[in-house]
Amino acid sequence: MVKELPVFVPASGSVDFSKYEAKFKALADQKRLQIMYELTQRGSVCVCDLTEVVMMPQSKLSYHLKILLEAGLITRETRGTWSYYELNHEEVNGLLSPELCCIFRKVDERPTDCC
Amino acid sequence: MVKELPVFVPASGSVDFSKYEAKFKALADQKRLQIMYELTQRGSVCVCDLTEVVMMPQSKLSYHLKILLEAGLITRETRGTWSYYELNHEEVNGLLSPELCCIFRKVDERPTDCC
DNA sequence: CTCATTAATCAATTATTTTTGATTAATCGC
DNA sequence: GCGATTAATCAAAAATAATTGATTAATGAG
Repeated sequence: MVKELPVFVPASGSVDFSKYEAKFKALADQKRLQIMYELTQRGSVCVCDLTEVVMMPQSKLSYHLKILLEAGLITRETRGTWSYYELNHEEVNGLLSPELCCIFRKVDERPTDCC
Repeated sequence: MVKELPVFVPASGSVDFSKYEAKFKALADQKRLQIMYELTQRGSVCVCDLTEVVMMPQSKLSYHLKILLEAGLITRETRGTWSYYELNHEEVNGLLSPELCCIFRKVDERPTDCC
């Protein structure tokens, strides 16, 4: 068997994948996906309520929220001593397929042909 | 300041995020994103040619190709002693936003309103 | 001011992933 | 068969990421 001619073209290197790496790293964790899901379904949720929902100690939850926040997938609003987090829908929609975005959409607001 | 009423609703737990975790883990690496990009632009490429393109030792490249393959993001076809890899466009399209899929589309085949 | 509550951060440990160089198995031409 | 080539796999080391429990800073109520 003969190998087809190599035709070496150097790597393009034109696209900067580092920003996507950070976003996919943030998505690459079941717990963080669940946090995003719960934020989607509940809207704005504060940390102390979220600990009960996802059953995580506070420091662990804060760690994962920070990763999602720095990736731009969620937003934070501080009210008094509470921090309320929300899903960043624009960012999620710009990253994930419509079918997947559908998971991160309130169950009662999904189109009928969805999921 | 008074906290708004908690309204505890237990976690839904209905969606299985483990399969997405594996796929996002595979995407969560600059080198693997670059490999995917090069496969997109070049079509079917064998490992020995790809080592030159992405400038990686063979065993390292095989490691990353395996992760992408097991996540279903690429496919393999063995011809003789060579392994040829290709992007799995259906899988990528089902996972990523149209804008992002655009990156993983041959430059000369992208729609004009794209990227 | 004092005390309680919230949530971020820190340092140390544990776990997971990646890299490296070597080995192995398979295929092919001679 | 023999030697060369390709690519997968392996085990050890290195690098990253996640978990844990404690501490800190900030807010607000009494």
